[in-house]
Amino acid sequence: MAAVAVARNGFRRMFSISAFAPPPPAVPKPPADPNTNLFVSGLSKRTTTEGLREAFAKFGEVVHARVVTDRVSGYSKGFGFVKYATLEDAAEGIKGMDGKFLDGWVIFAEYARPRPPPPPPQQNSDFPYNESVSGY
DNA sequence: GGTGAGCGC
Repeated sequence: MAAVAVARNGFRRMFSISAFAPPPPAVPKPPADPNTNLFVSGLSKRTTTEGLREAFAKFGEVVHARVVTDRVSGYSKGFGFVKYATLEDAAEGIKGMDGKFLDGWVIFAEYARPRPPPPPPQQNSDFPYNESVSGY
């Protein structure tokens, strides 16, 4: 009885690794999978985080919004992110704001890509002779 | 001073 299953699995393995359908060519910029995070580009340099939230709040519950600005100059980079509470709101936000005008510029709203995890604080306080946190 | 494709701390 078990031999039947083993033989069947072995038979299936010959087809598990398909000779067809090679790995995807890895397109550089495919649209990200639907999520509550939205990537908004084409923003005006004068568009701020508040303006972004106000514009997208009309289509759903915005739980987070940020216009990316240069850390040193503080100037807007012209794109930002809007996070909705639900996927339905995110979809409505895209349909309602993608290709629309905001501060005189046509903006583009799409699903944002998952951001790489933030580096852990990594406080090596378990070592008596810790010079990395001496602040010098 | 502020580019006009992009993915943030």
